[in-house]
Amino acid sequence: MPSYRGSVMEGVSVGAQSLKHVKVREYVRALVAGSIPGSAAPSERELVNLFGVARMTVRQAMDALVVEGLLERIPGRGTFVARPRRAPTPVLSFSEDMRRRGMLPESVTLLARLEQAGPGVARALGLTPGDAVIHWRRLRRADAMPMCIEDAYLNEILLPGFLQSGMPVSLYDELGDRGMRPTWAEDNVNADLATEEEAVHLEVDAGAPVLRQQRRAFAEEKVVEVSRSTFRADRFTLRLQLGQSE
Amino acid sequence: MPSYRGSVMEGVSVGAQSLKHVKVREYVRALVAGSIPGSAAPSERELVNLFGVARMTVRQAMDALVVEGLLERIPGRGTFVARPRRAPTPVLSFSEDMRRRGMLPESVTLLARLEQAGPGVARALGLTPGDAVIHWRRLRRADAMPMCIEDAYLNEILLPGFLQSGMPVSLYDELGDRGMRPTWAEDNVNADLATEEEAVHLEVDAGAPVLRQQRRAFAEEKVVEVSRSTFRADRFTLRLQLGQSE
DNA sequence: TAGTGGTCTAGACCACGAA
DNA sequence: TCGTGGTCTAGACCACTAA
Repeated sequence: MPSYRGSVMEGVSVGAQSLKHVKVREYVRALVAGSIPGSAAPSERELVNLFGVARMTVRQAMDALVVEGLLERIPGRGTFVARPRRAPTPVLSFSEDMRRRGMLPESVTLLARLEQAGPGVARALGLTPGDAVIHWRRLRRADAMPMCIEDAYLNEILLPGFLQSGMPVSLYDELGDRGMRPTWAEDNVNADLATEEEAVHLEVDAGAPVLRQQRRAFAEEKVVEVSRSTFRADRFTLRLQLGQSE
Repeated sequence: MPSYRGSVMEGVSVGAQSLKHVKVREYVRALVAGSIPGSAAPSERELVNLFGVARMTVRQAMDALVVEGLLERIPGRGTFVARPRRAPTPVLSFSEDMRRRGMLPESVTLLARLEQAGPGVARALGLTPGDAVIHWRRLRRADAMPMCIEDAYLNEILLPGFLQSGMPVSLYDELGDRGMRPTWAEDNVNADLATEEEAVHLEVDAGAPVLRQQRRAFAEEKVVEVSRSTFRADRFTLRLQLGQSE
């Protein structure tokens, strides 16, 4: 939470950051990194002696780690390494998702060009119909098998030189390099039957079941990607974790 | 965070809780409840004077509200009501989901009985095959139209007298009454074609696209519900918010 | 009984923002 | 310049846990 320097600074033997509570916090973080859940962290008074700071300062440091979910306090007993908290489904790209499933993602660009946004894409991207958008259509494979057809639409204004710079392997990596890695997304998911064209690319019969996923992906408050993905239902199941992180 | 009483207590004119920082916190919470985002909260020193407590105590109170996402501190300016944070998709029951969509949920029980858990259900519920489970199959309607067939499996041990007490309108409400409202779920979602039997209930042709959702719902660390739902794809689209809450 | 975390005091100086 | 939040001190008493 601290955003600028505090008051008295005198340099402490342990650690190397600027603020005292940050020093203590990072010292403890490093100390318990990799520890098994339930193992004891240093006591507050121990850290007071070690760092020569007030107990409130130590508590400020520990508070942050508790809020973070790294530590857990048990009154009368001590402070312990917490069991990692469950996290809701993160925003993953196809490549990241497949790698998490232990498969090798590949991608063939079917189309990559500048277009004028239609009304639907424009609304989703927060643009005006006719504005320039990047349309990128790819066939996605996993372990050499067709898995998905993905149409991504990107705001050209936010991504100058994107088409010229050669298409990246991972869209989300490229967006990350530009400081626009999506951290939030709104997905709509439903079921349908493969069209003739989809069937050809996905190597299934027309009318085979497919999972359709429409996404609006946000970085900060801006929509950076709108996409429609069509998955082979016989090869792909969406995995979701729902609920609060606490 | 506090789990028991603190030290000196002397009663303050404002508020009615036990701990000072809790008094301050709840006072501020009530004060800003319903305020528009961006409006100013009382300054820390203001609250110090109002409650006659140390500033650290006020900061402890405000810290909690900041972590909670209710307030936002801007150094040099003050403390303000924060814009509500985005929350990932919560765990909703069919009824709750439909009501959020502005539709009227209804439900017809097709089957409700005690069964011996098969291997799949047993594993998902954390039981041994052959253990007693409650199997509850319902046809779900929204605005009087067939929407979904749901098979729910419940751990009979956790829900004594469940079948005898008459089936509840909302499963999650009933679980909530027993202190076992699911707050976490793992869903698997894919697409398929309706079977003959499903087609009859859902009033579609056999082979129509359906969305299948398998759920493991948790209350605390215990699995309280395992379910398989089959939705008419022409009437139902899954809506998801992905990403971190911060 | 000793050690732990929970709460609280009454001050202090600092960096930043707005007037 | 004044008010804000950010940081920090050096103590204190309490309730609880475990030895």
